[in-house]
Amino acid sequence: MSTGRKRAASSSKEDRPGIKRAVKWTRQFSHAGPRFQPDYKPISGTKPLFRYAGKPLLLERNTEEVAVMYARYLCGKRRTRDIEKTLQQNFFEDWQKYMSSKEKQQIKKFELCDFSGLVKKLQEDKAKPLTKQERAAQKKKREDMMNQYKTVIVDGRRELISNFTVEPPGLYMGRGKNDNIGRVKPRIKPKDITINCDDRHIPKAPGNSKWGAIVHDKSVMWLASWYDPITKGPKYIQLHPSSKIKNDIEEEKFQTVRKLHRKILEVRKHYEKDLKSKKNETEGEYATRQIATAVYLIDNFALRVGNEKPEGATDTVGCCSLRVEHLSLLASKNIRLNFLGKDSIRYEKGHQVSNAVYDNLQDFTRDFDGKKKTKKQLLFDSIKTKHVNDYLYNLMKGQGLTAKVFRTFRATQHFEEKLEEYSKFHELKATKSTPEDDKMKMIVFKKANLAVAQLLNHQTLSKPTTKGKAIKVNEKRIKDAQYKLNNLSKGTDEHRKTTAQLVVLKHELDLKVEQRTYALGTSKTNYIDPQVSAKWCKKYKVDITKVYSKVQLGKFRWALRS
DNA sequence: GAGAGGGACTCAGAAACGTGAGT
DNA sequence: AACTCACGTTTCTGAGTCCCTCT
Repeated sequence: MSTGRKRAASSSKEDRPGIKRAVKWTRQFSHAGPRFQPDYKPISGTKPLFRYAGKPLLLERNTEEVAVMYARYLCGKRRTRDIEKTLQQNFFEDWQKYMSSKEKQQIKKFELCDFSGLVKKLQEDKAKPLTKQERAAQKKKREDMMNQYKTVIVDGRRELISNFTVEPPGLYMGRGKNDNIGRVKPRIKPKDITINCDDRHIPKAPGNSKWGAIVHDKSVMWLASWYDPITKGPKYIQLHPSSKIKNDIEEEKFQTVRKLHRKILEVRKHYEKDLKSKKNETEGEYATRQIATAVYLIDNFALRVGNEKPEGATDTVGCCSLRVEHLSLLASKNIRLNFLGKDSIRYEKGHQVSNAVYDNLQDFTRDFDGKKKTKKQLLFDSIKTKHVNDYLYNLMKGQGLTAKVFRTFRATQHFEEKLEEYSKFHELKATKSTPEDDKMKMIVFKKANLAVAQLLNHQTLSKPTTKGKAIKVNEKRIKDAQYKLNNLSKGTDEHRKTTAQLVVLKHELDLKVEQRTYALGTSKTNYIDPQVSAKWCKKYKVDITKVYSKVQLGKFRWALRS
């Protein structure tokens, strides 16, 4: 279905410098192509697991495959009832497309379908423990398969691929309240794939199949792509973050941040000037005032720019798509923002703003003609995100300043400040340390990381109960240490050691409690300049491998080679 | 030259996975 | 010594940003 899909011809036009638009590879781009999902293995046998209107019904292979997708959903975490209604409708509509004409005649109503037999079977299979040998064999098979697919040679350099397997068929779930929930994602086959490689190394399609298309596009870094009919967009097989190209781009990202850092006072002076309204303001000047106000919010509160979204998409917003209903104007130049952001994560925070910004926001609850807007109308009704980025482009010509750079800039700056503050507060030693000192250093790093996650509003909605348990364990340890301390005489080494342990335990507990609703990973992987971490690690004699995982070390190779 | 549409990339939380400490 | 369980890491794929082309 994606075969012959229109692709924009690559252009060598380079009016804006940077690696992003440059050629990504020149001579060699050779790889094995994507790995495909194994064929579906029916689970029913001769005895039907599915029932319709109370009667057992043996489903045909394709029909059962899709029924199992729904059964799998039933095995896991369920969505709320209002969303589940859409899920069931979409699923049933798509499921019918997979049924034989006979089945279509028989299975007419979702309400009469009974998936419990399939659910039970799935749960039983999952509970079956594997023997040691079976597990080892499985691992070996997996490793062999990975070795076959996991690398690509880019101009003579062997690089890792991040996702070399096409997505398995299944139900589209999405996040938040979305219209596509429960739709069936089809099985991706070789004929759906566009391969991108050099013209001397074309991977062989599996079996007798043929690729949908083969291109040799040097201006992109994807290895294969296919069309996703649900999101109506392309999906890609991409290079690993540890690859040279991705490393270069990552380095460039933080170079741009540093450029902004050097120019930030100038940039702020510029947009602060544009915040002021003029007498007999023209529509153009009014739009500029909206742009400046949006940039103020992006700079000060690290908001996303908030592009327009297609009709029917999940109702989430960013700065430019804020509506009147998302803003409360409070006393003493305080405002409150309350909206669903990316991934339907709620942003609900109060901020103090400058006089000019407060007045502008108040102004923007009315349109240019002074007519009061409804709750559902856009706050920044005269501008688009493109205008914000054009404005920023002109502030730092040719240096790659866009709205998202502010988020990275603010995150890194916040991290650096908090790291410094906590290091001083906890009197970290730059010398060889005791185990307690080492633990304290990790706490300081994590606390600074947490502060960034809070700034960027990286929340976790799922709070595993285990976290509550861990907190209880920690509390008990504190109690034990306290008890031990009470029975020790002051001035002894043991007393000193236990005191230090107690301090660490208390800080660990604080961190655990605060960390419960925040995910630290995204800010560490995407927003904090690794050079800042590296510098701190060096100063306090902390092994960098203690703060970054293997994948992160690969991604940040550009910053960590000393 | 503006706006629609779409393409390619980064960023996102949840789920799956692997590991290592405690028993 | 084996087992269990909580935790950190990796994988997965959805959801953004921003750019380019076309009209």
